[in-house]
Amino acid sequence: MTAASSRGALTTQSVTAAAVELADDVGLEAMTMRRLAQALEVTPMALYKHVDNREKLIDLMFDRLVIQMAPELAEPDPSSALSGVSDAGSSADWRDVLREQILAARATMMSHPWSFEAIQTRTLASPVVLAYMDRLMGIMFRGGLSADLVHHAMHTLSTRMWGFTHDVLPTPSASEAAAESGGELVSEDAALASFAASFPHIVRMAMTAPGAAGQCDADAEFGFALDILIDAFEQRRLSGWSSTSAHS
Amino acid sequence: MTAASSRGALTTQSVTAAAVELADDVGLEAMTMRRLAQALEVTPMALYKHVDNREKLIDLMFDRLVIQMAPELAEPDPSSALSGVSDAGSSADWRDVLREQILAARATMMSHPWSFEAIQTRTLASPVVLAYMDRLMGIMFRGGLSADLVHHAMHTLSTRMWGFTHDVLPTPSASEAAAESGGELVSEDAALASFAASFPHIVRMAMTAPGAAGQCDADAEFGFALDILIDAFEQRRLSGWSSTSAHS
DNA sequence: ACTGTAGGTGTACGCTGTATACATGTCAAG
DNA sequence: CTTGACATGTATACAGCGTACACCTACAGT
Repeated sequence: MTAASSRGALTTQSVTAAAVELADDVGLEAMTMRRLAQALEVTPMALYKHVDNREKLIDLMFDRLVIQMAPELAEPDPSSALSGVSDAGSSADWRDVLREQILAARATMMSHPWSFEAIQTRTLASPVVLAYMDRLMGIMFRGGLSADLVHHAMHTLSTRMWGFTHDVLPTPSASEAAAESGGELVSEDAALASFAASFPHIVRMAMTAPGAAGQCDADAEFGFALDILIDAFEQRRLSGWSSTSAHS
Repeated sequence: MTAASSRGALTTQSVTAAAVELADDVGLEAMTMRRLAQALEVTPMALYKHVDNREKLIDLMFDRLVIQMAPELAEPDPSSALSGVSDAGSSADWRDVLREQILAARATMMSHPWSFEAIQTRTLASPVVLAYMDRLMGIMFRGGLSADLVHHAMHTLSTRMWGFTHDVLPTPSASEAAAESGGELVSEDAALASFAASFPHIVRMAMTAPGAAGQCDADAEFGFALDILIDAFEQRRLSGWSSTSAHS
């Protein structure tokens, strides 16, 4: 009997879970492969049987957080919870749904402080993250926002609220995602179709919003957000706003 | 004649400058002490005569960027450019001044991509960063914003536009700053007074804004920003906004 | 019973930041 | 002019990192 077998078998899931726990305790930088192995009472190299490398592990850790924000994203089959969000009655204002969703995301990230650092260094959006963003866009589309506005809103929210700075649209990872969710070796067309099936709102936005298809103007996006904020400050200045008498 | 002397003497400045250049080329993570030493044609340990350690070097690198955003902050003597910003004629709308300033900051950061990663991992605000923030607050105070609103606005802007998540007010670093700018060993009162002299707007905000003296409610700050954005989206939805016909 | 494979171990390499001890060139005091 | 302190660069070394590679070993399927 090996040390590992006494503690139960390792899986990608269990390794990821242990990594999250360790990072919670000691921070992301101190979450080393060796320390993680030690926590699992296992040799460092054992981890690599379940995880490609440290960077990919951090990807998995973050995915885990995203799933915690929106558990229905765990489904590998996209057809189950098709256009997500327990938005059951359409009675709720889209703004409330969106706010609730983002505050929940924030709460999750706040309880895992390493996630802020992690998000900044991720370069590609994983399928899970794409699904999460698709869900956010779904909320806005159902609220009646144009693709153009959804596009800008996503940039504003993601760059600011999440720290995502990078592109959302079909990346290598997106094709991978499609390939995974689909069958084996599929044609590129089929991969794209699968992508569209999994992330309908992302595709809708990309197809409809001006400039979203090519690469979008990052400076314009930034200015969009900045003007919103500055205008809001001015408006509150004029109306004698005070935090103690905050409205709703 | 050593290899170093052929290339001119090392200084903290020259090391920092070389570090910035190297990070621009290869990224922050790949900017290792050894590579930096090699670029300077010097032994790795030579760097430590001019820089405490790698983390402090990154602090210096970032300070350098901040000074590039606002060159007058380079003055070690705060009395020279007292309440900063070439705001000469008070004719300009504070919003334009602020926007211009932030866009300049962004331009600087965009041309040094490592700065985004760097900013996230900094834990304390350096005197230079404090001075920069003080300047930003000065713009808002002169625009007529209340301390309360300045406080919220700074949180909104700094968390979102910069990524600052941490406290602004008297930190260990602040006391250091005061001690440096002052004389030798001074009393804590004197240090505080020096701080107030160097960063008048920060102190004004801290003394006046409700809750700013203690620790402020991070969740409330976040909600403040979030509501601004969501409300702005709704407003644009209702008015049929489109990015192609952007107003100013 | 045989064998392939999945999942562990052990060892080793190149890299990192940096502590410590040492050399040397410069400049001030005697 | 000598002397010695000091500032600055060097040399060596260590602990820790991610991970490639070779190996073992227990179980699954034929």
